[in-house]
Amino acid sequence: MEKQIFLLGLIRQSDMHGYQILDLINSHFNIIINITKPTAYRLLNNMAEDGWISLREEKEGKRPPRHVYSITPKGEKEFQRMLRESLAEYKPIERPNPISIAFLQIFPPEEILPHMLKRKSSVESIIEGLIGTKDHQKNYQLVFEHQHFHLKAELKWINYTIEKMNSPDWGKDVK
Amino acid sequence: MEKQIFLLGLIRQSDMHGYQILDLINSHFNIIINITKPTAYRLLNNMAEDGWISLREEKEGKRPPRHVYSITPKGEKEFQRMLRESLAEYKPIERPNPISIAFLQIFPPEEILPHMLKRKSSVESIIEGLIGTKDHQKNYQLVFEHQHFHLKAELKWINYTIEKMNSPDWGKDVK
DNA sequence: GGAGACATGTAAAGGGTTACATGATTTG
DNA sequence: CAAATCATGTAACCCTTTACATGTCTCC
Repeated sequence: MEKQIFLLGLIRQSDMHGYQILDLINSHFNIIINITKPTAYRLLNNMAEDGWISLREEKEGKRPPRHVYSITPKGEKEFQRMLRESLAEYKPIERPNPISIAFLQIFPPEEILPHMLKRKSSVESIIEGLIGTKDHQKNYQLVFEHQHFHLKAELKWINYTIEKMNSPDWGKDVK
Repeated sequence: MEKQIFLLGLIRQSDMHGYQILDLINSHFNIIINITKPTAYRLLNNMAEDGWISLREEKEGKRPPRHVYSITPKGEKEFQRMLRESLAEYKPIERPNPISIAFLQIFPPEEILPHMLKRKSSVESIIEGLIGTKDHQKNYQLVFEHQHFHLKAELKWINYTIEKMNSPDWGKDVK
């Protein structure tokens, strides 16, 4: 449902065709959402079939014609319905952690430390990228901010854990 | 892969049968991972077929016999392989946010505020539950801690956003 | 003339969920 | 004796990803 909401949300702001949507998502929104081609095309086709979006073809030369989508009144209604539903769900928070963390302590600290450091710099560079795009995406500022809060928390956790790795208790009681 | 890692990780610590595993996950680990029955049984069967875990039947009365799994040397190897792979991936952080946040501002603050408050108390009660179980799960302390960091970040974000909703800029520039 | 962007898709395979199915045992 | 728990599973359906497929246009 998340993906449908996001696609509708984009189309709703301005008419778009599939390639354009995919391009936009991959270039600007990959930090917050991830949609691959087959999924996008299927969802768009489904929504077009259901009358949530309407489609017009724009031909240029001999290329495959663009399928330009616009949101319909029905689509707008469904968009708001899904949005409300999603807001009302109060989903705890999906695991932001690869579960592998649970078993970190079975490896010796020497092996984990480089991974943690790399993870750290990876998070840092994501944060940098995020700060760069944040201002240009006013409409989406809230999600980027939200992500930013969580990235900062991730950094904090990494630092905290690295420090813990130096304590003598590390790995105790763990098979 | 996450689910396989977690199942193996549990079996690795002590032999278990399917029902027991599902019960354990639903009662103690639902904050950090989510596995349903068909998925668990399928994964267990697959791993048994592949020789990652071995199976012995324990019969008691006329009930369906328990399928008790133990990890095999091969399973241990695969477990460590997957674990290393997962650690090396440096996955950014999966979206911890329902994408609906992106479109929060299309609704008037009066409608959203109650949702945000409910979300807040939901997060708070998850944190409470988490603090309660944390100490008893020494082996899994790291994941719970990780989750805790992110839950605190979520709370911070909620408070920050609620405050922002009162500013005159709220909803500006948003279609 | 070749690389890369433009523009659409599909096929196969795997993962996941919901709901259905079965029956024994324990507990109130 | 009814309800919950123990214990297994399957069927149908949906969603997602990886890889394949096709051809045009633009820019260097």
